[in-house]
Amino acid sequence: MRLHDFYCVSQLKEKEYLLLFGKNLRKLRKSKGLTQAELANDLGIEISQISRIERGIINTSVYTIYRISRILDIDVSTLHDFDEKS
Amino acid sequence: MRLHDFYCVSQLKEKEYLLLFGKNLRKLRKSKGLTQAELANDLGIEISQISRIERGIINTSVYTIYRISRILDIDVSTLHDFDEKS
DNA sequence: TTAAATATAGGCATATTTGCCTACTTATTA
DNA sequence: TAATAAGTAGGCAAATATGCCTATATTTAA
Repeated sequence: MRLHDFYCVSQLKEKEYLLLFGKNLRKLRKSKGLTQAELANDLGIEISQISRIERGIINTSVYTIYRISRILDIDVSTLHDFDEKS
Repeated sequence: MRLHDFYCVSQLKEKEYLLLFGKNLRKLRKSKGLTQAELANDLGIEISQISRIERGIINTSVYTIYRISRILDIDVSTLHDFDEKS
């Protein structure tokens, strides 16, 4: 816990953000008709990682996000574009 | 080195991508008239991290990217939106 | 309902990021 | 030029992500 943790700079806290991000990824992945295993295989990463990202457990990297967007054939912004209230 | 590293799924390799990403961040940060120290301070992260991100040394996280976009008052997609050829 | 497919949970070792620090280099400007 | 600001470099420890694995739960389809 550091000083910075006591106030909020951005609108969403890390946990909230990751949960929404993961939920959105799941929605997008399914809309493309892919299973976690298929996405993981195409990316060359572990299926357990996809699961963890979708459940908001981990804060994955910008390059992984980029690759996911390529596999799903969507713009990177689409992955970040979710309603912050839902 | 894993099997997957031998072929290319996305158009840009990690190193290339991170270099372009960092370069773009630097351009955007400067266009807002912020120094690395100011951005780091607003984010509550280390200035050395900003330096490493801008130089393409590290592959930072999705939540950090989100927070940066909030501080710079730009859309997350703007951070990812750079010409892949330059 | 049963079987198969899909997703979750978590352990453990390794790799990477991050915080914190000091020193050095490269602009900028007085 | 000299002084100050801005950015780079890297060491070290701690935190976190990832790969790899097995087991369990949940969902889907027969």
